[in-house]
Amino acid sequence: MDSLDELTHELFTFFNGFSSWENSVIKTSELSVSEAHAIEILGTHGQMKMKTLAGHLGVTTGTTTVTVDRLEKKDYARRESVKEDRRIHLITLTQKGQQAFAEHHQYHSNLTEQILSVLSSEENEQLINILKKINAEAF
Amino acid sequence: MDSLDELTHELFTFFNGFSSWENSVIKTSELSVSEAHAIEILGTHGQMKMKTLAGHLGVTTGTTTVTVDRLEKKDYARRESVKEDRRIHLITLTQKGQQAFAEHHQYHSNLTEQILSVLSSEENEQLINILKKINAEAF
DNA sequence: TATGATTGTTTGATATTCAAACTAATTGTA
DNA sequence: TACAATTAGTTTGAATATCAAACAATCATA
Repeated sequence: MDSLDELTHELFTFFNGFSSWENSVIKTSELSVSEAHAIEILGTHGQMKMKTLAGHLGVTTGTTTVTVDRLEKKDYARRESVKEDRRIHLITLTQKGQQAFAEHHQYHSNLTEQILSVLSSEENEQLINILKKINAEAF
Repeated sequence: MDSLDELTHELFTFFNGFSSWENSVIKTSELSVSEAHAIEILGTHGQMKMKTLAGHLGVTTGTTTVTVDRLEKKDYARRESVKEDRRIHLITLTQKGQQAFAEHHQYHSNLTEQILSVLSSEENEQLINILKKINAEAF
C-alpha cells in the first residue's frame, strides 16, 4: 500500500500543478475558463452542434447556450444554421477564435517543453509510452 | 516538433481525463468543487489560517471566507481563534471533515489502482520516477 | 396530419469568483 | 506612548457558471 500511496501523491501533485498552470494561463487572456475550454474543443474537433459541444464540455446545453452567447458577442465564434435541419446550429470559430486557439496551443507546447527539459530523452520516451497506455485504457 | 506535439497531446488528454474524473467524483458527494478542494488542502496540510488556505486554493481571501462559511455551516470545518494574534483564525477540519477527506483520499487511491492496472511494474516505477522529477522541478 | 422525439433557448435559483471598501488587530516608529 | 502603516479577515456589489425544468421550433413517423 506504500507504493500506491506514493504514486497517488505524485499523480495528484502533478494534476494540481497542471491545473494551476492552466488557470494562470487563461487569466492572462480576456477569456473566462469556460470560454477557453469551448474554444479549445472547437479548435481541436472543428465545428459542431450545441449538444455535442455541451457533451465535450460536460455541462448542459443551457449552460452552453450562455457560453456560446458570450463567445459570439466577443467575436470568437458564431452560430451557423444548417439547411437540412433547422433545429441545429453549428458552432464555428471565427478568425479571432482560431487565433486564440493557436495561441493557447502554443502555451501548451511551452509547458510541454518545460516538462521535457527536466527529463532525459529516455524518460521522455517512457512518458509518452505510459501516457498513451493510460489514455487509451484507464479512464 | 512532431514528438513535442505528440507529448503535448497525450499530456492534455491525460489532464482532461483526470479532470473530468475528479469532477464526477465530487458530484457524488454533497460538496461543491471549491469545498472539496479546501477539505483536501486542510486534510493534507493540517490546520492553517485563512490567508494560507487562500494561497493554496489560488483564490482571494474574500472567496475563501465564503467557502469556509459554507464548510462551517455544514460542519466540515471550524474557525479557531489564536491567543497570540486575534486577527488570525485557524481553520480546522471537524470529525465530519476528516471523514470526508479520508473518503476522498480513498477515491484517489482507486483511480491510481485503475491506472496501475494498465501498466507493467516496470512502467509503474518509471512513472513514479518521472512524476517526481516533474513535480520537483518543472512547475 | 397528429404524436412523440430532438435541438436549442429561456428562466429562476444557487454557487463561484474578484476587486475594492471596510473592520479589527498588530507592529513599527518617532 | 501615540499615531501611522501593515496585516488578517469580512463584506459588498458585480460578473460569471451552472443546473433543472419549462418552453418553442423543428423533424420523423405512424
